[in-house]
Amino acid sequence: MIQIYEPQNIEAKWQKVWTETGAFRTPTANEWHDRPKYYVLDMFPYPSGEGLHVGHPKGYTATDIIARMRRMQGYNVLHPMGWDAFGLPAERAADRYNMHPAAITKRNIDTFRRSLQRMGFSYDWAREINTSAPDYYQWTQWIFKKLFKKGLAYMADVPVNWCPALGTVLSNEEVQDGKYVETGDPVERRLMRQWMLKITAYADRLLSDLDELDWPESLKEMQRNWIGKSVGATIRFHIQNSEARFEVFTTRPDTLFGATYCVLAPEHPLVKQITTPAQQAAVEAYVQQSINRSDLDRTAQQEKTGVFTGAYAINPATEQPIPIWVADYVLVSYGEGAIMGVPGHDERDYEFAQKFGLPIITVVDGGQSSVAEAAYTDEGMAVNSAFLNGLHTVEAKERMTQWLEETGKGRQQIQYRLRDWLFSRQRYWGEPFPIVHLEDGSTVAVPDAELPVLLPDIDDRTPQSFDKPPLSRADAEWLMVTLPDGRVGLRETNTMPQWAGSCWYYLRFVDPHNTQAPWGAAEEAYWMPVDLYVGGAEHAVLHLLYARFWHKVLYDCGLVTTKEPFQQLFNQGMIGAYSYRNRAGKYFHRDNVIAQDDAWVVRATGEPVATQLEKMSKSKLNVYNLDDIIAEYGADSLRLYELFIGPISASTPWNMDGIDGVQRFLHKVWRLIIDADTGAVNSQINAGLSMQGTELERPLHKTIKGVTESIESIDKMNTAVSRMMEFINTASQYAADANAQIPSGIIKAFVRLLAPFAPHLAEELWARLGEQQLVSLAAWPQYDEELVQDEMIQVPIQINGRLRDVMTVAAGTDNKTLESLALSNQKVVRHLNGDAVKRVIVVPGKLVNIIH
RNA sequence: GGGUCGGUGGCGGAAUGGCAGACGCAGCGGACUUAAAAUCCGCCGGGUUAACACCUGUGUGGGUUCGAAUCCCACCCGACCUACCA
Repeated sequence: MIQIYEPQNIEAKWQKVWTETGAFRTPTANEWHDRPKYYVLDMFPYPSGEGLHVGHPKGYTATDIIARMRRMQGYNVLHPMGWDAFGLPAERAADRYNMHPAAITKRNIDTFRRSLQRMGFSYDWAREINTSAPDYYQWTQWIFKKLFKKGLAYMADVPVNWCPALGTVLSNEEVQDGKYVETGDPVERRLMRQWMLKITAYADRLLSDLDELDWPESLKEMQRNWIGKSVGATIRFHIQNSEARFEVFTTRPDTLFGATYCVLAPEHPLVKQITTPAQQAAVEAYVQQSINRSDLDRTAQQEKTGVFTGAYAINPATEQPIPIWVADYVLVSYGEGAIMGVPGHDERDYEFAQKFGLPIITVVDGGQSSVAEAAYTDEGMAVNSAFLNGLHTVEAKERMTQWLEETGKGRQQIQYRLRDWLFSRQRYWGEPFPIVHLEDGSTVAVPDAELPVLLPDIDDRTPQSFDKPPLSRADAEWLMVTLPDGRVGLRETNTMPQWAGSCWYYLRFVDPHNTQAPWGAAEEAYWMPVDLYVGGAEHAVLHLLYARFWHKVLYDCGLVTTKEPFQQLFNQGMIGAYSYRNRAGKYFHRDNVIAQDDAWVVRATGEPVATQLEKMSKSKLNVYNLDDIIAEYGADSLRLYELFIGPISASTPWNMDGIDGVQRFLHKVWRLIIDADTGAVNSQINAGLSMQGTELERPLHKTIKGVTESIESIDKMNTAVSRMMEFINTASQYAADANAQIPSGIIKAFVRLLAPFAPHLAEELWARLGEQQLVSLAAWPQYDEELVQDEMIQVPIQINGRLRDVMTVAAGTDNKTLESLALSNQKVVRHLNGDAVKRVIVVPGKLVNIIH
C-alpha cells in the first residue's frame, strides 16, 4: 500500500481505468432520457511541431472542470477534442524534413494527444476528429457546395495579398502592416482570379445577432467594428461637359453644400476617362506609383498625396463645378471608391485641402474656432446650405437624403467595412475544391456521390509561381474529369484556407462517425448550440466570424436548428513567461541568468540582460514544457495551479514557485485522509458518525457553495481552489487533536468537490474510502442554505465611518439589539466621549455605523 | 486618432457599496531534528509608539454617500484590438 501522495503512481492508473470503463463516453440518443444537456467545447488546436507548453492547458483545464462538475450534477455532457490539422506550418515542415505533410501532422497529433491525456482531461476520445482526414473534409467540401449552389461562392479578379515567400495569397485578416501575421513575411498587392465567399450578404445578421449572445463585450465590440456598419447616402456627381458620372458614399450627406472637390481612388475606372490631356502624364505616374505600393507604404506615409485630373464635377446641391482629384487616401475597396471632399467638416479632407490649396467653407455651425484653422467634425446647425439652414445635423441628414431621393440625385445607403472573404490558397495541404472548370469557361460542382475529392499525391508540393499551384502538377487522372453527363473539364487546383475546417467542426462532434451526412438531425437538435466555448481572443474576428457565417448559411439551408453556434463564449488569458535578452537581442534561457542588485545578468559572463514578459515560444527560450512539469509535480498539481494562478480571463506570468503551494495542499489533503504508516484511512475518520451538528459541518457547506459558484462563474475558478484550501486548513487544525473524530461523510463530500480539479487524487482517495464506483461519476454535493451561515458572526462598529471595534453576536440578531450593543460598547463610549449621537445606521448582519 | 479591458503588499491575486490585502508564493522568527528536508506554530502595506493604541493606505485629483478599491467626472499609466472605411 502506498503511504504518501505520489502522483506518478496513481495518475496513469486512473487514466487507464477511465479509458477501460468508458467513463467519459458521451451518452447516445437512447441514453439521453430527460436529463439536461451541456456541450462544452475548447477551440481545438493546430497540432504544431513545438508540442504543448503550460500556456496551452489553461482553457482546457477550465472546460474540463466544468464538464466534470456538470456530469456529476447529472447533465448529459458533450466534451470533445480534435485537430485543426490542415495548414501552412505542416507543409513547410514537410518540405524541410522531406516528409509528407500527412505524416508530420500525424506525428504532431500523437504528441498533442499524449500530452492532453496525461493531463487527465475527460474528453470523449471516441469522438476525436481531424480536419485533414478524408472522412472529415468530404463534408467540408459538401458544405462548400451548399455555399456554391446558393451563389455565395464565386470567382473574381481581385487585388490580393500575395506572399512570395509562402507562394500563396492571404486573406485581409491574415495580413497586417504589409506582412503575414504568422511569420512576418512581406506581402504584395497583385490582381488574381480567386474564390470569394459572400460573407457581406450576411453582414447585417452577423451584426444584429451578436446582441443575443453571452459573449464578452469586448469581443462583440471587435466584431461590430470589423463588420463596420455605416448609415449614409450615395450621391451621384456628373462630370462637367461630359456624359460621365460617378457616385460617392458619405455618412454626412448634410454637408453636401460644403463639398468643394471630389477624389477618386487611383484604381477607380473613371480616372483614365476623365483626365484631361494636360494632366495625363502626372495622373498616370501617380496612379502607377500608388498601385504598386504595398499597403504598408500607403499607411506609413504621413502626408496626403494626390494629383488633379483636370476634370470638374458638378456639386448636385450647389450646381457649381468642383475639381476632381486622384488620391490614395481614398480606398477603391470601400464604398464607391470615390468621395466628396468636405474639408470644413472632415479631418482627412481638411488636411488634403490645406496641402493643395482647395477652398474650405463652413456648412455646420457649432465649432469653437473657424474651419480655417481646423475641421469641425461634430454635429451642429446647418448653415450656408440653402434648404438645410437651421436644421440640426440629425434632421439635416434626413432632409438631404429625402431631397436626393426626390430629385433622383442619390439615395440612402448602408455600407459595411466587412469585405467578401478571399477563400482560395495556392498551397498543397488544404481541402481541394469540389469544383470542375468546363471547356466553356463555366464551373460546376462535383456530384455528392463523388465526394470526397481526395488530395492527389504529388511529388513536388512546393509553391512555384503565382499562377501554378501545386495541385496543377497532379497527374492527368486527377486533373481531368468526366462528369456523369459526359461533359469534361479540369479540376480546380486551388485549395481552401485553414479556416474552412474549423468553420463547422463543432457540428461534426455531435455525430462524428456518420457516413451518410455531416451530422444527424436528431443529434444536432439535441446538442446544439454549444453551451460554453472557450479559447483565445486572437480568434475574435477570424474563426469566430467565419464560423458564425457558415452556421447562418447552414441555418438558411435548414441543416441546423440554431441561428448561432456558440451561446456562451469565454476568452482565456494568455500565460506568458519572462524572457531575458541582451543588448544585441540574443535570448538567454532562465537557467543561464541570475538576479544581481535588482537586475538580471548572464550567469557566466555578468553581461546585463533585459527581462520582459512575453508569450512562450521556443525562439525566446522561455517555454515551460508541459510534459516536464507533469513528470515533476503530477497532472493534478498542474491542473490546480493553472487555475490558482488567477482568473481564467486574465493574462498572468508563469511562475514555478507558486506550484509548490498547490502541491503542498494536495499532500495535506492526503495526510488528512490517509494514515502515513499503513496507507489505510486515518483512524480519526469515522464512518459511523453522522455529520449533523459536528464542527466541520458548516465549513463544509460553505465550501460546497463557494466551490460550486466559483466553477459556475467560469472566470473565478481560482477562488474555488482557495475555498478548498481554507476547508482543509480548518479540518487539519480540527484533526490536530488526536481525539477528534471526523465523520467520513464530510470527507467524502470534500473528495467529490476536489474531483473535478484533481481527479486522479480524488479517485484514489475515493477508492481507499471504500467506494466501489468512480468519484468522477458520483453525485455533486448539495449545500443547505441554513448551514452556509455561521452561528456567530462578526459585526464591525464604525463611528463616522471609521472602524472602532468588532463585536461577535449570534446570527440573526435584530437591529435594535445590535444598536444598543454598539452604543454600550466600551471603545465606542470612549470614542464618543459624551457627544450626542445624531444617527445610527444598522445594516443587519453587516455593520453598525454611529454618526455624531 | 478610435474602441475595449485593466492599475490593490516584495510577487500571483481576494474583496464589485459595509472589517482592504482572503488563499498561496517569497521573506523573517520559533518548535521538532545531531543536521537538513518535510511538517507544525507565530509575524509579514506604510508611519508614530516601550506598549495599548492612533494615523495613513487600493494610479492621480475631484464628486456622490452615514460609508467608496467598488458608483460618477476629469486626468495619468499599461495591455489588447483597430486604424486614411468617407
